[in-house]
Parts: sequence; C-alpha cells; structure tokens
Amino acid sequence: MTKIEARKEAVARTARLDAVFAALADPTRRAIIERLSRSEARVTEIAEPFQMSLNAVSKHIRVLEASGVVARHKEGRDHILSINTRSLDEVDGWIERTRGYWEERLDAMERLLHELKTENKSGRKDRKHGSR
Amino acid sequence: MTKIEARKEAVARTARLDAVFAALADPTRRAIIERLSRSEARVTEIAEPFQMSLNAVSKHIRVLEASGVVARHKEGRDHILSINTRSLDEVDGWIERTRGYWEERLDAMERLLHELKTENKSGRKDRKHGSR
DNA sequence: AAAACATTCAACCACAAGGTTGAATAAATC
DNA sequence: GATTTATTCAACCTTGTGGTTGAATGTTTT
Repeated sequence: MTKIEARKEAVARTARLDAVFAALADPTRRAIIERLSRSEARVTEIAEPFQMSLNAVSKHIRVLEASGVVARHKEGRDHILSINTRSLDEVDGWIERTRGYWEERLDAMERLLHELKTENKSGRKDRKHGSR
Repeated sequence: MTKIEARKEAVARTARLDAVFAALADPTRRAIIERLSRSEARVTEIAEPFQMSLNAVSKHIRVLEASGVVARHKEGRDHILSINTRSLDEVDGWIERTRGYWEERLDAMERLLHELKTENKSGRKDRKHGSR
C-alpha cells in the first residue's frame, strides 16, 4: 500500500468511526439496534414500539444504514433490516486500543502510585477482556 | 432497589451512553482522548496540535468532561486533564452485550446457513473477545 | 502592582439533527 | 384496476453543535 493509499484509508476509517459513534449516540437508534440484535425486522415492526412517527423512525434507520451498522434488503414491498456487527467491531477496536494504552500505563504505575497514595481504594480494577 | 430507583438508574445510564457516544463521535475529541491515553496534559498542550482556536478545544474538552470520559483537576492556573476509562467500560459493555445477542444467534445459524449457502466465504469470523 | 499566562464565559454564525406533516412510489390484495 | 399497505421523499421548524472573536477571571512572574 502506498503512502497516499494509507492516508486515504485512515481518513475513511475516521469518517466511519464518526458515523458509527454518532449513530450510536441516539437512544432511539440504540433501541433499534438492540431490537435487531434479536432478529431481523421490517421498518413498520421496528417503528411500532416508539412514540414518534413512522417517518422519524425511517430516518433513524437511514442514519444507521449510512453508518454501516445496519443493512437492508428488500422483499417485495417490505424492507428487511439486520445488524452488521463488523461495524461494531471497528468501534470496539478503537475503544480497546485507546483503553489499552491507558491501562498499560496504569498497570505499571498502579501498584506504585495507588498503593502509596490511597490504601482504601478497594481491590484491582476489573479487566473485562483479559490480555492486552 | 425499588422499581422506581431501577427505572431512574436505567434512564441515567441511557443519558450517560448518549453523552459518551456523542463525545466519541467527533474526530477532534477522539484525538484528544488518544492524546490523554498516553499522559495527562494541560488544556494548552492538548490544543497545540490542532488548527482550531484554543477556545474551540476548550469547548471539546468540556463536552468530554460532561460525558465523564475525561476528568479535570486544577493545579494553580493549569487545568490538568486525564482519561476516565470507566466510562469507556460502560460503552464497551453495551457493544459487547448487543453484539453478544447477535453472535449467539449467528453461532447457532452460521454453520447451518453459511455452510449450506456459500462455500467460498473463507473461514470462521474473528471473535475478538472469546466467550460470551 | 503590572504584565504575562492559562483558561473560561458570552455572544454570535452556519449548518446539521431530530422531529413533524403531506404527498409520492411501489407492491400486495380485493 | 382500484384500494390498501409498506416505505420513502420533500419541505419545513426548532434545537443543538462546532466553530469564531472579544472580553473576563484567576494565577504566576517580574
């Protein structure tokens, strides 16, 4: 990969992260994703539990689709939505990477600093994802 | 915990997720976090690499602070910023949980469907976080 | 105490976001 | 083929967001 290609890639990844994080920042959209994490569904089905108009939900779905978090395929007049977990992977990757740095430093300093300063701060931090 | 308390908790968690995801949706703010994941820093230090005004960066920092992703303490006229990974844990938790559902289903269906339908789609999906 | 520095506050602007309603398109049903 | 059903498109409104500049606040240096 050339330098220019690599730069393009990075820019694209940034834009994707922007879009996915923004998509997840709305509670309605997270609810839609949670709904879809259980099964595929049509637009109307998805809209049903919400107060707002069908149109509003349709717009939310478009945002999710544009961000790559949900995919759509048509079956006759129905539009069937489903989750695309690969986009979540990318976001999760960023979080893990960022936390990674922080925790490496913390691991090194924690015993030194925390043991010296505060004795009463209960046990080790809970490290969800092992390694790293 | 009473039902009402539990409801309040859920609402608060939703608001927190809103805030954290929104905070992470801006590339400048993610860059700030990445910067802080390496070491604490003052506002001016953080602002230095960016094109925009110091004021703009100051506002971004406030957003990050309001979302709980970064913490601030003052040392004289300097404001020292640092990351709070616990807020990232919460976000990560949501992602893992949501992807969890999806992948459970996928795990069950994947062999059936994918093996039957498409033979050429190379090996298993990469499962970053083991279990769940 | 005056000057320099670190940071925020306040007012403003352009534009995107989340919602509404009403009409348009396209497929299924009668 | 007329009607109902599923969904989007288009125009509009209000609020929030990211940026600007200029002044204000508080702290360190001289």
